[in-house]
Amino acid sequence: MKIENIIQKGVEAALAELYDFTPVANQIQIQNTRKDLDGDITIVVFPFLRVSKKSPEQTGEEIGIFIQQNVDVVNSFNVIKGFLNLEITKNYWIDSLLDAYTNENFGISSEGENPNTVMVEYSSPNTNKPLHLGHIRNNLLGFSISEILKANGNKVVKTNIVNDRGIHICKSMYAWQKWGNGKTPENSGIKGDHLVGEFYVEFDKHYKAEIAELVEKGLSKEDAENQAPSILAARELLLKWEAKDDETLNLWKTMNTWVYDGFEITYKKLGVDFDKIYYESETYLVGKKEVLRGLKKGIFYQKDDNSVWADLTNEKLDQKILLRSDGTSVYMTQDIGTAKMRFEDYSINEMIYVVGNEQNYHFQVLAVLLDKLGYKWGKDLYHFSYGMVELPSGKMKSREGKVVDADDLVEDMIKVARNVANELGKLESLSDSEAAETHRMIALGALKYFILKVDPKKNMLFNPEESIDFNGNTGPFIQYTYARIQSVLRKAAEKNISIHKNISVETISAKEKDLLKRVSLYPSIVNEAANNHSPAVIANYCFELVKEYNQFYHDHYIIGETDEEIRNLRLILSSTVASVIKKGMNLLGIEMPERM
RNA sequence: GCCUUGGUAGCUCAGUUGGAUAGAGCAACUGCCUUCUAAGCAGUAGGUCAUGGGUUCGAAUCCCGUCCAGGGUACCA
Repeated sequence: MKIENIIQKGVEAALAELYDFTPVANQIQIQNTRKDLDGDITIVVFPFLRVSKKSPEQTGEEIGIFIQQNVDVVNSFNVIKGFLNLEITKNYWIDSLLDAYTNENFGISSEGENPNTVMVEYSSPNTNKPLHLGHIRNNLLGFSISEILKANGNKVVKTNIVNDRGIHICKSMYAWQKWGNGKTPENSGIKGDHLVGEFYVEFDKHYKAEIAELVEKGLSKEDAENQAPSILAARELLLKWEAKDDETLNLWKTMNTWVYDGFEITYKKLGVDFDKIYYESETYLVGKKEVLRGLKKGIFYQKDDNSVWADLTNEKLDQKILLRSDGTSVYMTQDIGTAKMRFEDYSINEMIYVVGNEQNYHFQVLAVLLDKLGYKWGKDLYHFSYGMVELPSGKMKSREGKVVDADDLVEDMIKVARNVANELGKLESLSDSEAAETHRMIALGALKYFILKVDPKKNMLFNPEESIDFNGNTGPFIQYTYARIQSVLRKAAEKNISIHKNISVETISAKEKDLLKRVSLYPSIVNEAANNHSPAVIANYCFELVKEYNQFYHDHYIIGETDEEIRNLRLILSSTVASVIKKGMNLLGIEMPERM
């Protein structure tokens, strides 16, 4: 049983016995004792003063005596101000270590008879440009939260909605037709998604110039934006596309294929994957049908220009457009269709959308719309709303080419990792391919950790010049510690030192105990990460664990220890720490090298 | 304007449902490699938790006001 639960029961018994008092939920506050004080577990006694009618010190003393006498695992106690600090027996901690050491699934809840099916949508790229740093955050969060939910016993379906149609791709298509000169990934040597992205930027350049020209001629900005030749041409392409015009469809297919080939490479590099991919081109008609059904039922209304709207003023939201006056569908239309299809395809208990916080409003509206359309799961959808990645110069803008490109970033990171490794003279014993593989792991470890250690809800700053480091609170620091432990375990094996599970030591040192305690926290951390939808919880835990291990490593001999029992304990401890690091970092999608 | 999120060390970030003296990393300075990986360990310095009130045994955390910043706000996604 977890130590918190044991103590909880003990305090309940104490309160009943001493003060004839039954506490309500959360009245018993159990926390870890501050490091600079004696004890392991601390109980806050302030909430009980009302029933004890005594001073904090006296109350703590009374409860402490009771618990010491009645709870086996409590060795001793002390009271400081209003805090009752309990010291837990050495044997309890050793048992908890053995549990972690022997249990391969330590920290993983087994799936129940009927595990919850959670669908996680993430990535969801538009097919008009390559992935950038913002997408990286999305992909890493989506992948990680999926892994975390799995570890908590859920059945997870990772999904991706590829926004492969719409005005954005028409812009790239038009630009390619007009200024492309038959350029292809093959004849230009440019990765497909990057090539299409170039035309998106090209479009915007011309579009902006046209607007400026029209404004010069005296048009209002709004009119100019709507009358520029480029945008008219792109809109015409969209209409042709929806009318299934052959030439348009062919170009669309060709350019999308270029993009998918490019995305696949990037996804692979990032180590993310999907169980089911939906394409907007296959879902938007379902959405359109739903909107028309809603219109018929009188849930939505039509304006004179034929556009279809939802009036959400009763829900304290706005009027929302669902179909444009020319009949084409918008972003919301396809999301309705996609949701419908997903719930038909899978028996989903929980739907999570990993989408940036700039779309908070969109998902509030989507939930209401689905609800209005009669889907009972509509208002239960969960928008995993994460913050933006900002550059020192501000927000990234694809159209202006002001982005940190995902592929470039990964390549740069690998280069830096290689340079650092060479400077330090590491990896010299490895073959070239092994070394390259390790550089890749370290580079991605640095990048992934950097992004995932931040609270997802918050905006974060990425400074290309100085953000990625390999020392301190970083992925490589954690990987380094893992590799270090592996090295120790290898050396132990070389010396034919075997590990046995009968730990018998007189005492354990303070550092050893700190480490043990940290290890035993892991399962509840995995739980917390799922409840808070936060990979950052795992990242921060791993950092704390590793920091403590390095202190332990610095202060204690392991193989060099002459007392065989102590040496055995330290080997078990080291091995367990390594395995917890690996498990935890795996939940973040970060691999651990054996040497570095 | 309205809605919404945030403001913690020079910089990047932690800080559990309100708890003890607010923590890390980077950058700066100082020590520690003839014994298991120095991508490490230890130390120094750095704070009016934006700001003013309130709630209470106790507030970075909860409530109200103000300032500043990000995001959203009806035919972009």
